[in-house]
Amino acid sequence: MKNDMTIARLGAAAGVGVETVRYYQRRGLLAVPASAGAVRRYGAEEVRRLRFIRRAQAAGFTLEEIGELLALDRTDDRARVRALATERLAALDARIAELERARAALERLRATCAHGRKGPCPILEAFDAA
Amino acid sequence: MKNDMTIARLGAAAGVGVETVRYYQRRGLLAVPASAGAVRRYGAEEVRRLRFIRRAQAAGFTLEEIGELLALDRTDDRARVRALATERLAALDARIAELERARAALERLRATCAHGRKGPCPILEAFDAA
DNA sequence: CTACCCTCCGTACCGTGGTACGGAGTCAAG
DNA sequence: CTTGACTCCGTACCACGGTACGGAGGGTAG
Repeated sequence: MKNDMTIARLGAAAGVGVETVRYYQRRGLLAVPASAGAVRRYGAEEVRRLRFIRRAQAAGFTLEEIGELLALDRTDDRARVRALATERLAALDARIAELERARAALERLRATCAHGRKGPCPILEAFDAA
Repeated sequence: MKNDMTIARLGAAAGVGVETVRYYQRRGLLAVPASAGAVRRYGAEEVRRLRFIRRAQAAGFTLEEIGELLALDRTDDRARVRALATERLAALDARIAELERARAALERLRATCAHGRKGPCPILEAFDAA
């Protein structure tokens, strides 16, 4: 495998900055490769891990949970993986439902304030049923 | 109107603690009523505002944006309200879509790890298409 | 071979949204 | 009229997820 990227290229490949990569290394989410020379080099494996971290974050996992997921990836503990996934699915469903309610409130607000260009529109009321 | 609640009751009515109410007052989101005596009293209007703050937060507005919404509630600037609502709707839709993608990834993960109780299941792969 | 940008590393700081602490004052029940 | 819970207010601190700074050394294009 060709480990040929510098830290800046690694970050760019996953859409994050150098400082963020280093932060993840400090958090133990990303290994710090042995330096061949004084500058460390990274390869495709690190890009995958870094992308995974960002996607898992989007799914609502905290960095600590992501650390656990990355550790589990090398173990046999399927039950634990299922538990984490199930828990996060429930949280995700609750959050999606909440956002849908908020969305409805915003649509109400927009509809109420749609007509004319003058006069107050009841912002607080738009959320009353949320 | 009977302004008869203490700050703790006000908070309880909206599901937040005393310290949070005071924090919102400091941020200018909630007025600090003139004290009749040395203990300030709150009424239904404050409960409405407080509930609104929490719902708007759930919709993804920051406290600063919520401050603006509360200020707009007393003005005629419908265009600004529409702009804020539209912007937030777009952000909300994007976020909901993102959570749906994450949801699919989690379902894949759960399905992949569903069978048996031994052997690693590919956590990183489950998110590859996210 | 010399600019010039990049890396390395530690440490400090940031924004957001709270939460905790502590001492003095207040108020209502018993 | 005391006791115990609650209020007021300032200030300090917290978690989370980064972001910035700065100096010494590395790597590379011209």
